[in-house]
Amino acid sequence: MPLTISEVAHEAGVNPQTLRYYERRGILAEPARTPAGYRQYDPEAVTRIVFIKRAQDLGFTLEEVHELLELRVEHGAACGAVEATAGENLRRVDEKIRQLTRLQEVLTELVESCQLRQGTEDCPILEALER
Amino acid sequence: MPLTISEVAHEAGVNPQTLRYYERRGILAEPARTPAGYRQYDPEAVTRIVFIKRAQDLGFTLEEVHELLELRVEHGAACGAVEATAGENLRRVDEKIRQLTRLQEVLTELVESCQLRQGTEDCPILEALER
DNA sequence: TCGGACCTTATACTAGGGTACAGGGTTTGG
DNA sequence: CCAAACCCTGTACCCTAGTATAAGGTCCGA
Repeated sequence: MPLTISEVAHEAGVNPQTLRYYERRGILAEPARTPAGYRQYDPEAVTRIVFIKRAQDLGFTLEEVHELLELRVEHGAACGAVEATAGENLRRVDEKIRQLTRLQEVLTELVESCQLRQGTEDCPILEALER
Repeated sequence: MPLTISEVAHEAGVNPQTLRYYERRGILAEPARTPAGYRQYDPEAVTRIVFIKRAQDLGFTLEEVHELLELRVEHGAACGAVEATAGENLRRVDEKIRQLTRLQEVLTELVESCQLRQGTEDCPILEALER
């Protein structure tokens, strides 16, 4: 059962204009159309858009999201390029996880200090992302 | 040994105009000045700016970064608010880590598929951030 | 049948986050 | 002493990522 642009936008929690914008950017494929020209989306479009928004929330640009969504292996011959891109993105994700884990530790300590009513340093968070 | 705006910018890898912008935004405190009005930064400013940039790379806005940098306990009386804010940010960090871990798993599988020269689904990454 | 709500595209505008420029003062090394 | 490089503030501009608006067509329920 195809969805209208408003239905997809509503389910994904974005503005319909945003979907047209993603289409112009090439991040969303052009969907099928009714004879009147209305877009008809697969429900998978919602999943795609949720992915886009969550990846942005994790610090990826639309360009980077586009690159991630294009990752696939169609046949063995193309593996080198896909492996390189996936590996590079894997390293970035690893690094983000490492840094967020540091921040998580410092925030956990801060919450504990609060619970024990203990003062903290002037800016306990500052060095969390230093390395 | 205080640093000039160019020295701090260079060490932190940003543009000097960015530092003035952060000062206008209140994210960086106003530094000491020479009699001629030149800014003189503590070396700690570099740490602060590195924190800002890395937090942005992790998906935090400048507003959120500002909030994080303001987290501290000065005396027991203020603990409630600090604990609430730190707790809220801790939850967001937890969620980011969870989602990035999912993405990490999918990217790892993708790299392994490449190494085994196996085809993948049309868009193996898509569901990585679905929940 | 009709009106309100939806859709279309093209264009203009907004918000967040910078970054460049103008005009003029200061510093520093040759 | 002087030129180049630095600094200052205020203002303007740029980029990314949306989002609104205009003008007009389509759909659907009353």
